Amino acid sequence: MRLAREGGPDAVVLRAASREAGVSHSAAYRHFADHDDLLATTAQRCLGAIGELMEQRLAGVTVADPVGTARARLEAIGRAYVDFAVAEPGWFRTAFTPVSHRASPPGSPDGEAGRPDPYAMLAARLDELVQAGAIPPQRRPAAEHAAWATVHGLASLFVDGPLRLLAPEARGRSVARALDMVQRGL
Amino acid sequence: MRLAREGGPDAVVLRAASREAGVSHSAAYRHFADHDDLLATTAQRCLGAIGELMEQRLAGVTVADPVGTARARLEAIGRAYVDFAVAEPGWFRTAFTPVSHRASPPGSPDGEAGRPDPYAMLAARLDELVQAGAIPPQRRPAAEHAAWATVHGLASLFVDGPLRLLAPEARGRSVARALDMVQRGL
DNA sequence: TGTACATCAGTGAACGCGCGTTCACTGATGTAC
DNA sequence: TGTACATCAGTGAACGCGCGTTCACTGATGTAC
Repeated sequence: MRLAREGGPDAVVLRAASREAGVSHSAAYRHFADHDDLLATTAQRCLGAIGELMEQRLAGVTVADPVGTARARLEAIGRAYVDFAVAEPGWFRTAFTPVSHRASPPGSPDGEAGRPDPYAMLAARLDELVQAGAIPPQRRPAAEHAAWATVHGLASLFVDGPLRLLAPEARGRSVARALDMVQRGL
Repeated sequence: MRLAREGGPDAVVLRAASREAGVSHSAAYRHFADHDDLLATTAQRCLGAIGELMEQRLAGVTVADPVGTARARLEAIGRAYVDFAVAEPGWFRTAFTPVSHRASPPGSPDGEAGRPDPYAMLAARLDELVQAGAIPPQRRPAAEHAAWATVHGLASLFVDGPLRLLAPEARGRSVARALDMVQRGL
């Protein structure tokens, strides 16, 4: 995680991880099947970290009328997603590194269950919006892809893309505008 | 470009490029200051390639009433962007690789001008929508970030992200839905 | 018209780096009888 | 209670790989006088 945080997915390598752990490089093979396994595990964890921030922010939303609450909660997780990417670009980029993940670690029971899944959280928010009457049911399908894309794109452009150098205030305005667009557009 | 196409930004290395050109590896330094320069130049070209597809698609839009035309043109470039990413994931990923690009190549006059800039093209479409009356002027600011983010996010999720395995038809539906959201939301 | 010189793309050997992966081994801890 | 054995994290040397970068050099082409 330390490697991912500072250098992104490319920095997540077995030798450096062993070094970081103060152990010889071959010891790493007691814990990970190979490099791919290490990377996949790290990516999984980074995704979980995004979900955790989203949950935290969700818990901080003050409840009002059903529609207002549902809207505020969608906005909260969307903002959390972007904030996470800006605060931890290395982790964010690692979370979305495509890996094969064929091999599992020697002993581990693949215990990444129970971690919050950002995608599932978004779907739950959209269901809530439908239930509150803010989105007509017939417009629900594929809505998560559209909403997710906006927020993910914003994050990507801030982290890797040409919006990297945007000042924090301008960034905040763009996020607000984009989330407003999503709410209206859905 | 061949390396980027097949292996993304990580595959764009001086030695492989020289090999591909049928030349010794040190010959590369006659054309690029260093590895970073090669990568920056390649990224620039990939971005240009996105712009080119957008221009092609733009030219194919049949003109109707002002609002309908402006809408169709925005949709055309958005779809081009996503289509490009899906068709050429290596190029797409390379286009958005952050590089320092401090050093310029020895001789070249940095002749990447004249290539279509996707961001500028998007801004032009939004201006057109305002002029046609489809978007109120006071909602114009920061609109390109929101629109761009949606399309860029969609592309990223299709290329690198969890939507990688989506079938073409489902992908098409998601694109349509997202572009609809953008049009309504703006 | 001829000659000395400059330019410049490409060569091939070399250096050092960090990586993934394998292998025979050690040493501590737990476990069966 | 004692002993033989299994388990398992960690060790250190080794192999091979591809990379970036430098350096003195070659050989063809153009250019100034």
